[in-house]
Amino acid sequence: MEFSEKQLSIIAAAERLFSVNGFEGTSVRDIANEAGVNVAMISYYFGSKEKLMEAVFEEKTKKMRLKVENLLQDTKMTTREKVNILLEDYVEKFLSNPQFHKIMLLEQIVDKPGGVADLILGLKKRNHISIKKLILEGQKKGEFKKNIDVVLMMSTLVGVVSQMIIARRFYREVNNLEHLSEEEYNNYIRKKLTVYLKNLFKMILTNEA
Amino acid sequence: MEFSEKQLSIIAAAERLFSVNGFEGTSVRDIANEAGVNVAMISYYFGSKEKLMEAVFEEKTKKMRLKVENLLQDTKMTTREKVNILLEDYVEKFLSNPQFHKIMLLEQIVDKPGGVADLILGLKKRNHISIKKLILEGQKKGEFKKNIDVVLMMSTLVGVVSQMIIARRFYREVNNLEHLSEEEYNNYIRKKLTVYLKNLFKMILTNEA
DNA sequence: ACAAATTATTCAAACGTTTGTTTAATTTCA
DNA sequence: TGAAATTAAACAAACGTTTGAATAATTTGT
Repeated sequence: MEFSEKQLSIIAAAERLFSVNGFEGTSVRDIANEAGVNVAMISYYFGSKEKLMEAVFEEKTKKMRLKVENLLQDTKMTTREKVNILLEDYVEKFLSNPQFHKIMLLEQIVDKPGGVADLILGLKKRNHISIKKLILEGQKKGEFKKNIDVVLMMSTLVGVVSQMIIARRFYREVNNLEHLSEEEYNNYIRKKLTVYLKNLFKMILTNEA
Repeated sequence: MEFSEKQLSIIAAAERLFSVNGFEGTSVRDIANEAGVNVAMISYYFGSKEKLMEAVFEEKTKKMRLKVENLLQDTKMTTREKVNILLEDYVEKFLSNPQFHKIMLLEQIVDKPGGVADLILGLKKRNHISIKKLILEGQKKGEFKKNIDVVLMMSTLVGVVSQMIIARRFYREVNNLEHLSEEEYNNYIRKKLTVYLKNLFKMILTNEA
């Protein structure tokens, strides 16, 4: 689906508001107001509020579809290097789109059948297959240990990053980081998370510290 | 706050519906219907839908307040044993109240000031202080390594468990576990998570596999 | 190239529902 | 009998969506 500039501005406004107030907590009038268009335009362009939500998902995910698949093709890197790049990609993707990631979490929690949760499930399944291949590659080359629960491992990755996004306020208050600007804090947490995760995954995958 | 039986049945109904449909996605009429009472009873007993939400939180958290504090007092266990018990407590608490935990997540994501998110933040801060003490105890006894980011560590714990609750459908489909009953699956995942987390935390805290 | 016809966009207003809450009347029970 | 509990009904406000008219942009026929 190709979207016009006006449609994209509606999608952007919706993304912003959905992530702050949730889907049900955001009215189409709020969205229209935020985007600076008439309320009717939402029905006109997208058909319904629900369909708009799906358009938001569509627009935000279409760029990052083939990242993992491409990683698999590379023959020059060791599998551990690939995993590290994967970790950096995940952290970057999540932290640079915290609002969108919040929507994804909300949709998964509510998990309304036929809604966005189904689309997310499909995305996850496709990613899972690729990552499983990646881990298998590492095991065959003797880089990784046996008996790795890929879902549990990926849940750890996604879970930690999600928590750091959700508990942003908590982390800042506990570590006395309130003096940092949003931008400075983002960089701080990005670095911190990447280092932590690389080390954690090294242990998970190889049993070595 | 002490609640009568009728009040508790309203709270239970609200907990169920909030976790399935979210706060905004649940109407007071839905709640009244689920609890088998008149709509007006909600205003009558709790004042407002918002206050009812706080009552849900109050009721569900009041029992598990002092768990961590008690662990700290014990002198017979090693700190690693204490950590393992803490892990079991968390897994048990979260997995046996998945609905409630979902509400907590929803509220933290939306993070409306003055709402339940503030109560959760307070709970987290109190827990954090205790757990920090626990880790420090382990470090002083030489059981744990230095330089442990407690928030990052706890985010890992909470994050993994949350993901396993949120992505329940995903995990079952990927691992072909659809033939298990809800109860069987719960036990399966409980065991799996506990083993995984104990091992993970051993590595995080001691650098050993 | 230009007027005519067609299509796409935008808008204010109104649609019928549903929302959370309140009211006033009635029932319950000690 | 009197306070507490419960009810149906009503409330204004907000909800997502539709309407029909007005304007802008594009396509068509000559």
